[in-house]
Amino acid sequence: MARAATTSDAFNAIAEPQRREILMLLRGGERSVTELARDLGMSQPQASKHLRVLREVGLVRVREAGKQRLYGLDARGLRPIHEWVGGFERFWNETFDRLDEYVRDLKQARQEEPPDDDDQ
Amino acid sequence: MARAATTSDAFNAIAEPQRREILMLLRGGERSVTELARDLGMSQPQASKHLRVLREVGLVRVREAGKQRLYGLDARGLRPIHEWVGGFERFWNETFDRLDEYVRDLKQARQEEPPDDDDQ
DNA sequence: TTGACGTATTCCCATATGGGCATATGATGG
DNA sequence: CCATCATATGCCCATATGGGAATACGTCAA
Repeated sequence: MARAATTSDAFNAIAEPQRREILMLLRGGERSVTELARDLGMSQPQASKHLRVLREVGLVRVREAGKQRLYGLDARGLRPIHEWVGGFERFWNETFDRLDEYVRDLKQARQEEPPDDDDQ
Repeated sequence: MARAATTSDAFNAIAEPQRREILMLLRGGERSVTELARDLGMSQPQASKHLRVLREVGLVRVREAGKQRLYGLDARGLRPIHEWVGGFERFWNETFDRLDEYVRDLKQARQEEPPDDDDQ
């Protein structure tokens, strides 16, 4: 199997930096495809493709406005991600402690080694 | 260009479900590769490969213990993700309102259409 | 209808994935 | 040194990516 499709879930969809930029931009309100492409410095087809992905995972919503299509943010799909990552909040600090331990162990191990000079 | 490497950042690394499972499991403490593989029902090589990715983005840490290698969580890399996604927190609810508006507009548009029966 | 504008889709390519499998590398105990 | 256990790598494959370019599709105005 290959890597999971970008459209398989929000996790995959937001793994792409440009798509994250799109979402950030859309916090300011709806934008047309051309506006997005221009503001983010990408080609119109690229914008459309990224928007398709975001649409398929439900992170954006389209609204027809004449010949334009206005894309708007639908952030609900980000909530599960926020919660999942939040499940590690307690470990952001604890990890520091463990790292300290780890480093201490390393230093100790070094000291117990013969005073060899092949230090790199 | 192809899709960005899974090792390019934490966003890409955690896009893979199995890697998320590994991280979750590691909240319970350090595990050896074999333990991880067994508990998550994946082959040892697969576990090693996933761990390599997580290691390269700094989400896990290795510690040698005899012939085993104990992998431990280093959740600090998840914090930026939490913050980025958290930047959308306000929109999880607001989006509902906008959706309401949207649906209202749709209904209104329907009513203004001639009573055509090609409903589909 | 035709033309112009705004979007979406298609085709091509280089790249790297995740998975299965075999095997290399590493460390340990006899 | 050798056999064994624990991990990491290498190779093969199918798949789909993101990007560029061209083009199809849709809508509006004249």
